[in-house]
Amino acid sequence: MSGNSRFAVSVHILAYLAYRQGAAVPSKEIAASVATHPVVIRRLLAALVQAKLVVARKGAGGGFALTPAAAGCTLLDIYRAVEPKPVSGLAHFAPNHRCPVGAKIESILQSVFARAQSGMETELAQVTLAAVHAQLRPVCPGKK
Amino acid sequence: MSGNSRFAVSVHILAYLAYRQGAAVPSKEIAASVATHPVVIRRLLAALVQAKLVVARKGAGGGFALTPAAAGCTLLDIYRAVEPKPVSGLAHFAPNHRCPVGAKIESILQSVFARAQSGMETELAQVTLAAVHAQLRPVCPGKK
DNA sequence: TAAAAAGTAACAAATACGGTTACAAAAATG
DNA sequence: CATTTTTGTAACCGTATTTGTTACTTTTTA
Repeated sequence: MSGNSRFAVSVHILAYLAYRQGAAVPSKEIAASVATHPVVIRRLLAALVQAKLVVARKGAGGGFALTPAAAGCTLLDIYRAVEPKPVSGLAHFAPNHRCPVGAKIESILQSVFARAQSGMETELAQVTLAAVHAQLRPVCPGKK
Repeated sequence: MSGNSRFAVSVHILAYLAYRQGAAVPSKEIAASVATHPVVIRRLLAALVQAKLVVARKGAGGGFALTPAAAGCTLLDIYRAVEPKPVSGLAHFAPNHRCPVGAKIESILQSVFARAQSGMETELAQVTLAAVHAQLRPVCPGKK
């Protein structure tokens, strides 16, 4: 798996922002929850801003907050925002095309990987950020 | 993604053995089809032998061949044979448990990953090695 | 003007993986 | 019995990826 912690940390970030209910949250505070360096958080947030799940405000009192779009987003949206696109074809796999098997296996495997990926994405699409937030609610202040 | 080429190469290996119809195939020959080093092939075959999908015969005239069990196996069986078990929990993800979000997010993410993995495995379970072999048939000698 | 914070580049350390070499063990063959 | 072939492993190198960190610029607020 390529870096799978990108996705995990991103969900954590967005869950944290949901937990903070729209306040402008600086990367330093998020980093404390994730237990890593603020720059790591800002790197991932750059992708989430590009995907319009988060807005950033610079300067004193600034920070990050969820957009309205993020309220209804699924974990698949998050996955696609932060996970680098699977490069066309398989990594480190270049069989000998002069062998009959080597010549055909690559396209077969591509369709297999497409199926597997699609199975995974179907599951991620069924979990919303709101659902993750709801599982967090018991510890959420200001909600009864 | 951890090494996804382990799985891809393993499917290639087993497809090649199917293509060779039960003959004892040395790792050198398989390596030529995969375009890699024989030791890489033998390393993966060690896992496939352990999973009883392949038998190995040492010595001159030896090599590898599919077991009867391999005839009906699915790509999920191959995946499980060669893909290192997901280490309990997420790699490189150790949130701050003194933060209410950090304390809960890990178990939430674990169930998310379990779902995603299960979606992927469901797809892999629906593709048999025989089906891959069938897609290879047009180039397979000795079959009309 | 000063402080706070994002944005980003650059670099270090750790990790993982593929490829390679080397060698021991086993099995067939003459 | 000696030789050859081949598996089975261990060890190592180079590369790529990822995380963490430092440093600096830009923007915004007070």
